[in-house]
Amino acid sequence: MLAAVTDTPPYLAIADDLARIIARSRPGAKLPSEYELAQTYGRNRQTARAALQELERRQLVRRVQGQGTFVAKRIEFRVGGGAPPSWSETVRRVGAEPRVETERIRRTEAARWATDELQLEPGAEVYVLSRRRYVNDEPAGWAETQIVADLADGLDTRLQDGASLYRTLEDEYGLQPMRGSYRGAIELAPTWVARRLGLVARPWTIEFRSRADCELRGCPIEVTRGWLRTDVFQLVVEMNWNRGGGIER
Amino acid sequence: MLAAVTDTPPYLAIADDLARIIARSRPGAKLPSEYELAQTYGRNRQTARAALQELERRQLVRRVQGQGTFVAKRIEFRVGGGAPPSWSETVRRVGAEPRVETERIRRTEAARWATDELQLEPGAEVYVLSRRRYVNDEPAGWAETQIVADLADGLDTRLQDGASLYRTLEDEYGLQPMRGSYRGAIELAPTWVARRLGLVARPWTIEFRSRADCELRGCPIEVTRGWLRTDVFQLVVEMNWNRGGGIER
DNA sequence: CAGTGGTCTAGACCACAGT
DNA sequence: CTGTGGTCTAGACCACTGT
Repeated sequence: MLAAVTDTPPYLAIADDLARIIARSRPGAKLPSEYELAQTYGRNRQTARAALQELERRQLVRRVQGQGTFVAKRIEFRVGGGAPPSWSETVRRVGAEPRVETERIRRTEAARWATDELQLEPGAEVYVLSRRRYVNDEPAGWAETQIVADLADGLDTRLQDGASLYRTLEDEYGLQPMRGSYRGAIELAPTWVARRLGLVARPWTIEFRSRADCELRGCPIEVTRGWLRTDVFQLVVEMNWNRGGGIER
Repeated sequence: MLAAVTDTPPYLAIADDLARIIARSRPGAKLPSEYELAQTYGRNRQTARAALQELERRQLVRRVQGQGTFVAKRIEFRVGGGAPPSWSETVRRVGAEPRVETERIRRTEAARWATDELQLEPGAEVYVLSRRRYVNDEPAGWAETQIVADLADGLDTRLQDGASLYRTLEDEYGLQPMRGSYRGAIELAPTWVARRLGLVARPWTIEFRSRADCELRGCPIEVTRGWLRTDVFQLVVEMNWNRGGGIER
């Protein structure tokens, strides 16, 4: 008798089929719906659905209720010996369109962890700036930045919506923030972050915390805590050590 | 009329229930089977199954066909300003038991990419060493190391199974390998790596490539390419920049 | 062998987005 | 309104693991 040519289950066969199609498609392209797939492959809708879910697991597609399934492509987010590149630059480098949207900005007393990180006296004030980040108008991340209020008085009125924070700090306050520290890890986003991104399920994210200091005196300017969706960004870490033991930049 | 107290679907409610139980459990503990869950919650097996799959997606559990569903706990794999710590140390630090198993070792002509990376003449020879890594006897990773043959003549007979490569290089050959470079990214493992790990579905992994050099002269000793399961290890990157622009170690 | 997870079907209802 | 993905049920068979 003839051995089965393939022992891969139907849903995986469909997924692999689609994966080949995706490889030849442009990001954003629409894939057939669950119903269509079920019909063309002569399978139950649940089987077609399993195939699309497998592709979502592989992060080859993003699925949106009421809209459909779309080809996705992750953007490399490099962290290395030098300072991490600006987020906008990272996005633009691959030909996508970054957008930053200010959720709100307010002046308030610094929280405990922020006073430590920013080397402030207890009770000192900060601007708390929360921003959503979009790639091609798709929600891609959320972050909250705390800025030393004394260094940037009136920031809440001077920061234009969508403007670069760093450019504003430089142009309006003469500050030149340089990266002071960075920590990133792959984490499931908290529920409240998922909500802010317009998602129901908690997405996997690059959770990061960074601090920027003055260029010259080295005093802390701001700390940021944020989440970037891992189905939009791929974390890449790269390092080189010199013979002497230092890091090549 | 009464508003629905909860709009979270049953499978998520079950998953969240179990997540709370998991938080109080020890890694390796066995969870109820799909059938049991379906019964205790008065739901269909597929609903119970969806709950367990959600937990698998969150990497709170690992599921093995024919055995059951077990509480998982990821181990932080730190990459930072200093050299990445040894894999075994990383595992032992959290009280788990690391094991390295040599799949095979052979002497052969170096491949093109290896000659570049190791600064060898074309046609020079290397030892190719492939090893499986286990955590508590669970397959957790696979890696292939290419070692300059001239520096470690007879390595294939002198390297004991399960022994530390670095210790052997030091004790038997007087070499003191130091990290030269490291690159890591979150990638879906290739099918053949999945097979070597005894998995059917391609797992998400930390894919890395590293190079180690001599301590003094700085000549390359070995390059390694490997994959570590992200449901076992969590990639964490940490950096600090000094005022002067260097990296704190 | 019994117990476990893996897959499939047929049919149903719901939530959400765009027209 | 239609089309999309999200969820649920009832029932079935298979593949793998350990006893």
